[in-house]
Amino acid sequence: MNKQEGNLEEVNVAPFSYAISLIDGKWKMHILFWIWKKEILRYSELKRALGNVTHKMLSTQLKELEADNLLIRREYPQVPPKVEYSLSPKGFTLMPVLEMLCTWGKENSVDLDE
Amino acid sequence: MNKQEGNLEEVNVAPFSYAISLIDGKWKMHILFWIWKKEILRYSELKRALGNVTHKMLSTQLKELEADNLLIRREYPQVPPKVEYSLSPKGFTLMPVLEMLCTWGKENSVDLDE
DNA sequence: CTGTATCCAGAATGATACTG
DNA sequence: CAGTATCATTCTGGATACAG
Repeated sequence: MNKQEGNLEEVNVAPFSYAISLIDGKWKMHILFWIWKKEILRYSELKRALGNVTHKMLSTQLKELEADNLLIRREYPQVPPKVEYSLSPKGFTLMPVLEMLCTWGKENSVDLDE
Repeated sequence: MNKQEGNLEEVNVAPFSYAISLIDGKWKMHILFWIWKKEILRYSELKRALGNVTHKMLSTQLKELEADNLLIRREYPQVPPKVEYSLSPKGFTLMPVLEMLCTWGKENSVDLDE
């Protein structure tokens, strides 16, 4: 409670930082967005949807999202292989945040110079 | 409406991408978070609050946030200089999203392995 | 105090080839 | 089809010096 704290209550950034750490990869929110919209996407469909993401980046980001339990990866044991990605329950609970961000973007990209 | 679109309606990512582009800097959300919590912060207070951000990074990110009209920079013409940062109206409208993300973080950082 | 400019190390990213 | 590995390149971020 030193001077620099002033009259302000303690601010707990940890949960906020945790949340950010899960989604701040360059493509993570985009990946989540598309899987949310399409429900289930194969690797190649996802790559096409994202457009200019590279093979390596998509693989890396998908692995991290899966490790963070935001995505579910389902692999079909067949040749050629088929892999589908969908939202995990945890990932699903994050979607309202993305939706809100999307709504905010809609409302604020129309009047960019306000 | 070609085959690869399937039965899915068109998805408009532009506003979403716009929103992401404004906040995906490494420190931007943290900066916004602190200014939101403290209402007004001087440069040096912000630097202390963020902890391990470097001088250069903070300057850069602040300039971008100001250019994107999310922050207001108020400079007092005195020596030594004094600069205060606060949320712009536009920045303020983004706070519900940050709050939601923060809430999500709280709920999901307690049961990491669920 | 609040910045900007420069230089540099390390991380992020991309192109490509290879594997199951 | 869905990935992994390797290497080259680009970009981010940090240390430091300097300026108003």
